[in-house]
Amino acid sequence: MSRMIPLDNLEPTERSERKDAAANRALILETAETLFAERGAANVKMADIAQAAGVGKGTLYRRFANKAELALALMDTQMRDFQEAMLGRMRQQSAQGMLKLDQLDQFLDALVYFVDRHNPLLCVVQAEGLLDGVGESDYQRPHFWQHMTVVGLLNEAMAAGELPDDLDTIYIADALLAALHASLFRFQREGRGFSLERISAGLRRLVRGLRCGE
Amino acid sequence: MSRMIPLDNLEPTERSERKDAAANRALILETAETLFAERGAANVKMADIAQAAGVGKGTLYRRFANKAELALALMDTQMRDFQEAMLGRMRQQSAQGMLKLDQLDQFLDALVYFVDRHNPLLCVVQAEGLLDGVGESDYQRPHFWQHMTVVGLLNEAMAAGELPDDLDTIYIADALLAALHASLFRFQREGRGFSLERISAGLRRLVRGLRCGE
DNA sequence: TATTAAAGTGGACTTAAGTCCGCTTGTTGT
DNA sequence: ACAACAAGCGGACTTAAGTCCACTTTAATA
Repeated sequence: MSRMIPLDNLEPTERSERKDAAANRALILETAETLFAERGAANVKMADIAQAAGVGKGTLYRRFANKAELALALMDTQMRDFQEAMLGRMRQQSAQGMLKLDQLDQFLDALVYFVDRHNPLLCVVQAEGLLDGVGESDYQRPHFWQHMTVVGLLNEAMAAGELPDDLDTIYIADALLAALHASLFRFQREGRGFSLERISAGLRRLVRGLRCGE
Repeated sequence: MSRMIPLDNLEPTERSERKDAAANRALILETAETLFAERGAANVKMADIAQAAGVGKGTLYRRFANKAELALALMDTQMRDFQEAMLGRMRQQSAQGMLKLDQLDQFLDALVYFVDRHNPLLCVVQAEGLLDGVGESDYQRPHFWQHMTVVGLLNEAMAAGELPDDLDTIYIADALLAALHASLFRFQREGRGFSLERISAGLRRLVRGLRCGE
């Protein structure tokens, strides 16, 4: 019997990962997680991970093009969880009639705590792609849905009359999220001694300034 | 005759650079500038620079610990010029009684154009120190006087009653400058297609929101 | 089950950053 | 002028990222 190909999808229909490969991926992730936890992500070499996992470097790099991608994969579950939790909460808040700007406040506050908890891995993730071509820099993937979310809330707030209607929401979302980049965040926490509350309040103060009737 | 040592400064009194060393420093800078201009800073290897300058790698690294430091040295003059021009202008504006917030507006606008003009080198400069210890990351040197300036203007605006007196000016300066980091800036320009005017306006809109009587 | 092509694998190899150290040269004090 | 020593120098060496490719394994099909 010939292999089934959906009639409405004659595209490559890429086969899913072979199961030995999937096993190795999982093994690599576990190993990396352990090593990162033991020595700190910055002190772990790709070769260490390969050796500890008992695989060759070729295998490691076939799955993860670099440490940033590996770190991102390690955070994947937690990012999804956070994302889902936020979307769920926002849906509920909207149903209860909470103002969009208040939702944005809470979103940003939650994000501050998220960035704090995952700061070491986020630093690794964001260390990539600062010199390369533009399209694939770190401003694409990890921040993408956050950006979407902030823009969405700002636009809704604008539509609801909570904000003046001439705001450049895309730019503002960029600026707000830039203030939460892992390396700056770390500097603020460790170098400047800022508390999470201070960062959250400072960021939300910027949003508050955008409101109508100022 | 014994070497003069100021009586009020018995510290090491480090000798100034030897003149052959100074000549090499200049040679390296010229060479690097040429190569950067020819191929783009990202495509120039440290070894290339050493070879083109006709010096060993040891010599190169003795002067500049890495490409970021070298790039920073290349920008040094222009940064000083910009800084002096800004300080001069601000002094004049203050003498004329211009509001501090308007001065801040103009400063940020000028900074947008500065970051645009020097974006390639700034990307190299900022590519360093994102994983290392906190104290010496790029949030220290290149941004330091900019941060000082913004904090100063904000504080003066606050003292003059142009801003409410409960603002976290240090945090706000961090956030505003974060929005001008070279890699984000480049993404906004090339990836998002933002104009300089749009970036400047967006940034200044955030400042405007902080004003009194909103 | 046998065939076979694509996917997966390991580790040698390449590239580039950055360090080290024995030799050279400029500077200072006599 | 010259001795002595610190600063400067070059390039071999080390470290780590990332690529390549000949060989092996899986799984779809006949």
